[in-house]
Amino acid sequence: MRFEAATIKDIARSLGFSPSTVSRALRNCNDISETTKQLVLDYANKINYTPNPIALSLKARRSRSIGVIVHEIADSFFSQIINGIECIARESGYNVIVAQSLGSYENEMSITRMLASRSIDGCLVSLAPGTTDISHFTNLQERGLPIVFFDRTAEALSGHKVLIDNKLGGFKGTHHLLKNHCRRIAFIGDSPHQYITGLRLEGYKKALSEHHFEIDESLIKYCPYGGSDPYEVETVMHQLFYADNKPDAIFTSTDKLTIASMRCCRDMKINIPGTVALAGFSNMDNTDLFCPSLTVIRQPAIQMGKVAARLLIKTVESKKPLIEFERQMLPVELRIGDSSKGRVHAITA
Amino acid sequence: MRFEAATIKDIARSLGFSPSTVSRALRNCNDISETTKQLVLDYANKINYTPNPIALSLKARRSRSIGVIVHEIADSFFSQIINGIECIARESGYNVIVAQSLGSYENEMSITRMLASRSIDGCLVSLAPGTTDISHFTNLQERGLPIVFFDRTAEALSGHKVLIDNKLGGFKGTHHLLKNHCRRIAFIGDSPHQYITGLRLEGYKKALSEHHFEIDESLIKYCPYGGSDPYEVETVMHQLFYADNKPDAIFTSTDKLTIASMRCCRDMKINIPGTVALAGFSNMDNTDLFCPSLTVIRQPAIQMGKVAARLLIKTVESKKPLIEFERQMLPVELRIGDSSKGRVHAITA
DNA sequence: GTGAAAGCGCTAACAA
DNA sequence: TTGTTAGCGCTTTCAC
Repeated sequence: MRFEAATIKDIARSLGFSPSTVSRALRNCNDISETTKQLVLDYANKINYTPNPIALSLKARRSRSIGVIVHEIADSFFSQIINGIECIARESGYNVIVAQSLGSYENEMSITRMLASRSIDGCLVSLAPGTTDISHFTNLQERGLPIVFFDRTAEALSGHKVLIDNKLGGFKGTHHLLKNHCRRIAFIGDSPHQYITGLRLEGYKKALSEHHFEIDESLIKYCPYGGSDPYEVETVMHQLFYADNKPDAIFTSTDKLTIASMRCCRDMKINIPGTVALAGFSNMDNTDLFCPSLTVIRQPAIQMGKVAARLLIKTVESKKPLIEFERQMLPVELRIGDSSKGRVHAITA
Repeated sequence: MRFEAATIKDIARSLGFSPSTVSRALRNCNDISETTKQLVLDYANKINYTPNPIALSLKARRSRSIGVIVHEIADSFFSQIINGIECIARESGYNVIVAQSLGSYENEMSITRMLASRSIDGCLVSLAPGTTDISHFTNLQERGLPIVFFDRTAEALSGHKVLIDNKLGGFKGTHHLLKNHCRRIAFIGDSPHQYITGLRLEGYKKALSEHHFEIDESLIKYCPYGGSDPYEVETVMHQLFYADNKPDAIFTSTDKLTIASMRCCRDMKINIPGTVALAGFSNMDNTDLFCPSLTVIRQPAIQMGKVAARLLIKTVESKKPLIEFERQMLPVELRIGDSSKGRVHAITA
């Protein structure tokens, strides 16, 4: 199956002009006679001519497409991000090429190689959970490919970054639970090596300190696979709830963990919020319809995608090489549901 | 910011060969001496040479990328579809360009124009809700672009199609409600012009007939904007529940409508499933955590994406023009939750 | 105002 | 085995 389309040459031949004249007419140069121009335009229109973007790309040395690498496309947060990116990209005449690392560092490497061999003008990246070696990105950056990192970044990475205030997110959630009279709040994070997990934990600790609670390290748990492996959440929950000193609240640092913890509680017949209050990061829609409705820390994902895409396109289109890297910080939102009511009931009862 | 990379010419110059020799060495042709080959490969490796895919595309007249047009990326069903497409595409060495029509026919047109001007080898399409004129697609098909339609197709479209058995989906959901002793089941669909809505409605009617219930047209309602406009669902619900003869169950034909109906019931203080049972199409994850857990008809979205992508790539890579169009039908799944318990309680009580 | 020619990076037919 | 040449579709000097 081949897709043959008319070229400038075809038009030139049919009309008896040279290719360059046709090219000029099509691009509305002013050193061309009105009659020729009209002739060419009419004919081009008639045969439904569209320029070959590949040829344009080869000539212009840019493809007008940008890559997006995320952990998984079918994830509420990432799909919202892609949504935002696509809006801005299309507005600016760029195509968006999506790729998912699906949790594997190897995938991320091969995707990066595939995308970056110059078929994209720039790239938007959220690191795979397991990525610690970032040389495949720094290589590209050294070769001049603009990259904007969002959400899951690493401190060692240089480049534009778009983030929420992760520490504030951890703080807000924990603070909210404390205000609801929770006293033993467990923290469940994904990998302790994740940069943003560390920040969210810092926020958690800050909230505890401000309320003059001591930090109990036995309440801080990690799920290195981020909850993709259901057993790891289960294990953590067992550790927490078959201990002597059980938590009366859980704060989870990612979407997957929030949902998994909720499911675990249901399976273990732990009542939310009666026995344990729950709050955590999540960008799922409709968590207000959950049973109980969830208290979540929500990232402005579509907005993040838009900001990141604008930043990338600005960089791509800028003539001068960039020296300073921007770091955009977006607000986080606390959405209060019933899952975090915690000790309020116990106390008012 | 420009991204300069080494070319075959550069290597040729440095090593004192001709570009064609270098090209041959790099592509491991067998009519080249071992020594030259090694020399070239080593040097290419050293300078981190990667071929320019744009140039390759221009030469090969294909870009190794496929387009995907969906209504909205940040939607559970579509993001799962894209996930599946991406998996297969990457396996086969294709990039995936995503675009969202966001409900507008005009967007769909301009996206189609932008994508299709030969920068993609093929396209996967789910029609925008408002699309009735499909000439922008048939034009492309006539010009030879392979298109595979999935989910929201139109009868008038020719081309490969990947669908679930929509009628069976409508049947299964309705049948399930009937088995749970619901007797007045309302059907809420998106646009009556949508091909798949019609099919789902057929299934609904078939189930009613099989159970010897008459079809009450006053129980069949439509939301032309598919629930994007919250008021239209509200309006429909008011019509249904402020009537003399209220329904005791609702069957909804799309994800958005299912969720919106549930939310409406909550706002109108209509108890699910006590007062009204609810079942409907949805591909949201975690609807088992809803309050009550949802009974849903679920499409194998990731699988659909994979099947559609395989079909498209097969077509793209096939030499002969295609005459017969395949129509792949995938199974639907009924996931039973508490929302559809309906009259069971009333009767056993 | 228009045409000829070169070149973007690569491959392939043909020569040597 | 290697080099020369032409061409994919387009733009852009440089002549005329």
